[in-house]
Amino acid sequence: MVGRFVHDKLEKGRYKLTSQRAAVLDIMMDNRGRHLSADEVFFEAKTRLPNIGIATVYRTLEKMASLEILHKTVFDQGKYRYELCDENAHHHHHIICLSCNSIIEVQDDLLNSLEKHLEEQGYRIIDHELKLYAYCPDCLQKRRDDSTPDVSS
Amino acid sequence: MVGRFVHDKLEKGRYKLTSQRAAVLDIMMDNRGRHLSADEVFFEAKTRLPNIGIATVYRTLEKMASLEILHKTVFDQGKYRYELCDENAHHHHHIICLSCNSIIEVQDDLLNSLEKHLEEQGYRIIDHELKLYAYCPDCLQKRRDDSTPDVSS
DNA sequence: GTTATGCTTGATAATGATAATCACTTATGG
DNA sequence: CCATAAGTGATTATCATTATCAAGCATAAC
Repeated sequence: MVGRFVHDKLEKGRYKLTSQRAAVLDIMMDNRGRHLSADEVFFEAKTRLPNIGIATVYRTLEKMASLEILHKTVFDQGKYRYELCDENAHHHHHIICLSCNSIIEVQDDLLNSLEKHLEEQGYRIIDHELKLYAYCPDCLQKRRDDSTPDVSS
Repeated sequence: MVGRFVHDKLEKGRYKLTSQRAAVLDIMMDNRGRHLSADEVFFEAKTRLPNIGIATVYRTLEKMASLEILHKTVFDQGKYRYELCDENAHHHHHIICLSCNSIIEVQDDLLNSLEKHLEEQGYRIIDHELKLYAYCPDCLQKRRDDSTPDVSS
């Protein structure tokens, strides 16, 4: 079910909530917190609306991003990923695990001091995007397990 | 002139410093601090080596990036940009002006506290990339000038 | 109810950046 | 000098995204 705030944003832009757009939005809401690429959305949309076209998915994602319903980012080479905008938590960062490629969100916003510093130098900071490349706890644990001599053999 | 550290890195990888590779490296060094795309490098390289092919430019940039001589990033949609790695200042961030699209480097590394926080949670942070979207002082000044009523008319 | 207007759609072609292929050249080590 | 491998330029292939276009539906006007 598409939320009220999405409805409002669509209406303000005089856009219709068609079944295709609803399907895409449902998919994004069902995958809250994940970062989907256009073809991943398309694949999932096909199971709900078999006749949907890839162009519609691209158009819908683009439109939702311009309405600030979705957030558009690029994590890997030349490929956009979209996630549902979180109404309250504007500024969040991402940890990209170098081993399993999972993307974890960080809610901490510890950049205020840096931004304040730069504002004093004459910049007006509008937004920021921080990507941390790391190994996540799971992968570190797995690596430790692998390197442990196998007792059973 | 290609620096010594580049030479060393190439030799360690058993790679030859051909005239094409030297040209690309010279271009990157002449544009220290700027962020060039493959076609910008290609265009400039053509003026020095008219016969150089675009494929060689791509291959060279890719190779230099894997040797950590160049740093590969994506600022705008689906297009890589390369800059010379600064030997001392590993971690620097970028301010991308939303008005003039200029890219300014920030040397301050105020992310240590955030990283320490995350390390305590079990992550091993390898690298980070911070992009700040802002209006630079120049553009803010220009905007102020524009909005000032024109006295002469 | 019918017609006109315009947004939306699906299929497909076009684009643009990058990667892969291939035949040819050049360097290097025995 | 020859053998092997690395490097090159031209070209093609690939892949994500965008543009085009005819057709499908709404809603508003008549």
